[in-house]
Amino acid sequence: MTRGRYANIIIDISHEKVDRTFQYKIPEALAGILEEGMCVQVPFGKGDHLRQGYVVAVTDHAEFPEEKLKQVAGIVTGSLPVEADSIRLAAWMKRTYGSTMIVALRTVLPVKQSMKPKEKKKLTRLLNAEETRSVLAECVRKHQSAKARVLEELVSEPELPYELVTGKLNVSPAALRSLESQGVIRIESESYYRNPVKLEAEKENGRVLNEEQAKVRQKVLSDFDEGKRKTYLIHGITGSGKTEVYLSLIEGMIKRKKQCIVLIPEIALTYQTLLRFYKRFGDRVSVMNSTLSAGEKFDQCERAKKGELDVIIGPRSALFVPFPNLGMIVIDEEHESSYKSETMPRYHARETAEYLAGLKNASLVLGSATPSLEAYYRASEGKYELFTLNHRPTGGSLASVSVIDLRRELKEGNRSIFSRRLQELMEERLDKKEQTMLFLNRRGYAGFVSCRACGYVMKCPHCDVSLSQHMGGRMVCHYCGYETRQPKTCPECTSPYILGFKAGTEQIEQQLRLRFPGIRVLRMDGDTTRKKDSYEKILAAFSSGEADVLVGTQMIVKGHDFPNVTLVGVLAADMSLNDSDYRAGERTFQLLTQAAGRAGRGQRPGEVLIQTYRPEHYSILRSASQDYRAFYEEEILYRGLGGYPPVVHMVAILITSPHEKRGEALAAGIANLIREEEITLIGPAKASIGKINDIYRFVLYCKSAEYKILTGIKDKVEEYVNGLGPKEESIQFDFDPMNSF
DNA sequence: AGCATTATGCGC
DNA sequence: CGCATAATGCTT
Repeated sequence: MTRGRYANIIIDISHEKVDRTFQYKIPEALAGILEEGMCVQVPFGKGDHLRQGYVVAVTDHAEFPEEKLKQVAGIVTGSLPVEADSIRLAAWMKRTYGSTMIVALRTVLPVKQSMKPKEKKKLTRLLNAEETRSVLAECVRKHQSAKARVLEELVSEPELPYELVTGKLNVSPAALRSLESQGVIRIESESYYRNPVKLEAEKENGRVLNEEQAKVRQKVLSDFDEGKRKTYLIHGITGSGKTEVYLSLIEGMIKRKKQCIVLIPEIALTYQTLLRFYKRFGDRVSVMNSTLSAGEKFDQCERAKKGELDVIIGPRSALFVPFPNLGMIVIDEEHESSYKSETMPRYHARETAEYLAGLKNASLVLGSATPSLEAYYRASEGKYELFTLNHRPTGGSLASVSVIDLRRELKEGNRSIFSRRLQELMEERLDKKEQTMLFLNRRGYAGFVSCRACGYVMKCPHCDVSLSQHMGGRMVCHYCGYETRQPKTCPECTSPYILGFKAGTEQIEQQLRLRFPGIRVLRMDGDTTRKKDSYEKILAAFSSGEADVLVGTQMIVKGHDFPNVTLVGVLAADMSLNDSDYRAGERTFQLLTQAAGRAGRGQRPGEVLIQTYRPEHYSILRSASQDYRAFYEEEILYRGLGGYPPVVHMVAILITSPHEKRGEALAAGIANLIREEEITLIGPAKASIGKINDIYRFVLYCKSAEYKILTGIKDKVEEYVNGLGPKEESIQFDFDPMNSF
């Protein structure tokens, strides 16, 4: 067998310039042993210095003049097991989600940026501002100008970086030493890690767990001690204290000298959440966050490797923090779609965590008030162990939910976006000085602009979507950012009746002001939260009672407790049911359940009003009755009948091309190839958004009960496309997609 | 990254 | 013109 005579190797992941593969010959001694993902030593550059690299692929095709190829020097066995695991994980991701090994490695390995363990010298003032000023006066009198310059700065700043003083202020080290011996300043040289969180919180002990909570803790930890590693699903209603359970489990893990990864949806990673972990575990906790710089992220990984951390909290990428002794992974709000990556290895954090837990011999704990169909399905198959938390430890009853039929409302002459009942209830809250949240079930702000005379809709010239109307007569494309002014007349028929069909949060705000003069409204949507921090600012303002009503999209329903909110109105609950993909029902149920969970978190009971055109739909009925189990039974039946995940698996193949015809042709070619297999194929068809940024998009779907068959299809398609040589067309796979193309 | 080759700057 | 350093390029 002469298979695999060459190895494609990536030389470390250090600098972009060498961040590509190089090919080496595999020596006889290593033939058949060398595998993808292995860490090897290779001669590199002039002088053939031995460097470390990772095998990205083993092939039989020389991509370079054979005689110029060097040989692999050897396999690195002594590499840290942490790194070996990361590489194995990358290889698994490549296999299961279809990406290149390089891209997979890059997502898994922490970017090596600024290797230096940041040593920083600084200068601290030991006297107060008054005393400093008097020493300054003395120095001026003695004509000690160098000292005076430093002291002048120190009057306003108690601390100065050393380089600033010696550099910009041009003060000699001798002068500083003199100040130090006078007891005016202290020179500190500390090597420190850039810790992104600066919290000073008093340590707090755990609350006593109720019976339900204690049962979870007891079972997970005793399984662990018996050497059993499983996946647990905690289905707990809002307010049932899931976080408290996580905290006590983490505590148990720390006692066993194990580390934990806690995944949280990015949007829920707030100050409040962090504080809770800090109060419990102090500075052995850290965060991963998309706002951290590459250097900060790297530092977190270094701390983790050295065992300076016990817990890391973060979004899905926190999964890749290299703990040497990982004991448990927690995924909170497990159903959140943000756990599925939207970019190249399109991995799902839940599945990836399952694999990682296997590698590291760790337990996996999932939690949600509205578990994903996938997780609950696996629990009902016995693959996950299910726990149910039905009680609120802090008391407080669930809100009462009622459904309003908007069709009847219209028939009876109410054309407003607020039903009469909702108006009544809001009036009541205004009188009682209680707060209301209005939730518009709609993605973003999508007020399209169209001509009332001929029906022409203003579209983005680069994307296959309509433009959205914004303030000041601007129209914006939400996909590519294209912006233009709204025309005065219709470009098609020159009619002046070209108007915006506003139905977004802005419109609701206007209607509110009209209906309730003097009402204080806060609005939260993609528009108002574009700037960073504004999300938290709006929530804080609402929390401190600066408004009577908070109007918003998806983002307002996630996890925040406002004790003074006693009414939640869902303005058009079925909006998300119209999304023509198989997850629409699930998404609607989750959103409504979460929205309902926002009401009555304080002493007073809450009320929830769901306005809908489809009051008979099971997603709406079941969320109104707050019956997850019933919803699940109905939904899973439908998934089974329709042949959708989690009952079967599915892969979406997206073909993109700057040329419509060529993209179409490639899609057709791939379809023919797939037809050779006995598998359900849907498409090829134009993607639901047929063009983004002048790139055409075509899509194919394959279904199979066996995930393996789908990865087989992926490999076959990849091989076919690679065989066509380099092309402008590109292809992406999305397994069990969360949002359809 | 590390080393080599080439481009650039300003002394005369 | 010559030597200095700076910018750029290549490594399989």
